[in-house]
Amino acid sequence: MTQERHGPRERMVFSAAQLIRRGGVTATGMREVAAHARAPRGSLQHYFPGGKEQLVNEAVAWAGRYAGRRVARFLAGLDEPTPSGLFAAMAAQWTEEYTADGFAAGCPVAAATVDAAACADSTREAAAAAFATWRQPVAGALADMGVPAARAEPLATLMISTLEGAILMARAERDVRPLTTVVRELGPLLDAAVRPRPA
Amino acid sequence: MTQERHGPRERMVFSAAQLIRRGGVTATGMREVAAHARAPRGSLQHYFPGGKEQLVNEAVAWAGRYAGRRVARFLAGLDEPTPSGLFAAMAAQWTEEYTADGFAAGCPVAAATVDAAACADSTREAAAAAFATWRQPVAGALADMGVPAARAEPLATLMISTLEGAILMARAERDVRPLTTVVRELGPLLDAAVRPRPA
DNA sequence: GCGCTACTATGACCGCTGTCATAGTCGGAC
DNA sequence: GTCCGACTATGACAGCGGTCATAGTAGCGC
Repeated sequence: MTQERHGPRERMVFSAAQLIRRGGVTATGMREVAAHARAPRGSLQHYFPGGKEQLVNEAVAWAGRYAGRRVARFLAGLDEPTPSGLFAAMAAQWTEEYTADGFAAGCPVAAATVDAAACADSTREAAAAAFATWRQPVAGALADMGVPAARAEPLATLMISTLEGAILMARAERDVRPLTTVVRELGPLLDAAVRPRPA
Repeated sequence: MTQERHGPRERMVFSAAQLIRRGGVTATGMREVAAHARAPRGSLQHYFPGGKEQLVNEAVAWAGRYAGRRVARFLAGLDEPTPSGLFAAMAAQWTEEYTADGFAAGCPVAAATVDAAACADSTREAAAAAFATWRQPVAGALADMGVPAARAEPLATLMISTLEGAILMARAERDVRPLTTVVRELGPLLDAAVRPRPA
């Protein structure tokens, strides 16, 4: 996970996202981030003169880009792309992580949003942007699968909302069942939105 | 909201939930809770000898009971109860709060879950219990509406997951659209689960 | 060598946190 | 009155938070 090829700056952003994922924004300290990234503490103020706010915002933005990029990879892994298949793949990433590594971490964007009051407003904007960065490729993929343009965005919102909530419940209950449940229950609705394509 | 009729102990639990809702667990201080509840600081260690952990756990449990109790009230407010109507009512509570008071606060249970690493394991258990306390009446209501028993629980999980995620996105984007969107998109699926009742 | 820039290394500061210890104030019981 | 429990009031403590200031080092052009 921690690719040492990356420079210290990128490692710190990555580590920040990693730690925010676990305990939220307020609970993650700057010194902790530096230690986790095996980066010198002095580099913090050098690379992030904007302080914690800047670091957190970049971590959230990174998470949004990461989630967006994953969508393309999920699509590539599907034999024949369907909305339910995409949703299942998105959820599967979490079930796999949870069964393998435990339920320690959640979505960094969600964590940043929850800590909203404790953060600057710019962090909230970063979270909103991250959600948009994530939703856009999902909506695009749905459209490519034959979902009417008018419903692609709303369904993408539905998918991400449901996934985020299921992640939350799964963490609380230490059980992947919420994730598998929503995949099973929501799948038919998603596939039903596909208009018959020209065979 | 803050009913002065309640004793200082209850007020502190209530205030704790209120503040956790806004900024998360770590960002909420004990002194802050006492001040918000207009309760003497010395009462903290008197009523909550278990410290912050106890206070937070009780706040989370209170939130779970509150959400569960609301379900019955939502049902009472519906002319003819349908799954989509219940879901819409649950979401409406949030859209109303957000349009009236702004997007400052979220779900306290979600906040406690996100801060999991920063909290004791007992808090995670409290969050899991709160979700169960919430889900149970929802599933019961669905069953009463004619949803097959086998699907009542899964659909309740789906409803709560989706709602929690939509709350999250709405806060990040400072827009109730995610909430209205998921209500519109998920409604048909929920109502379709109702088996034809004897007319 | 000098000079410059990029980066690293510490140490100190102040504020806030949760918690503990101690003392004080009620209100009844008797 | 005395005694006692419930509750309140402060003050102090140790720890950690982010941030600033200052000094140091490495590399490179020249």
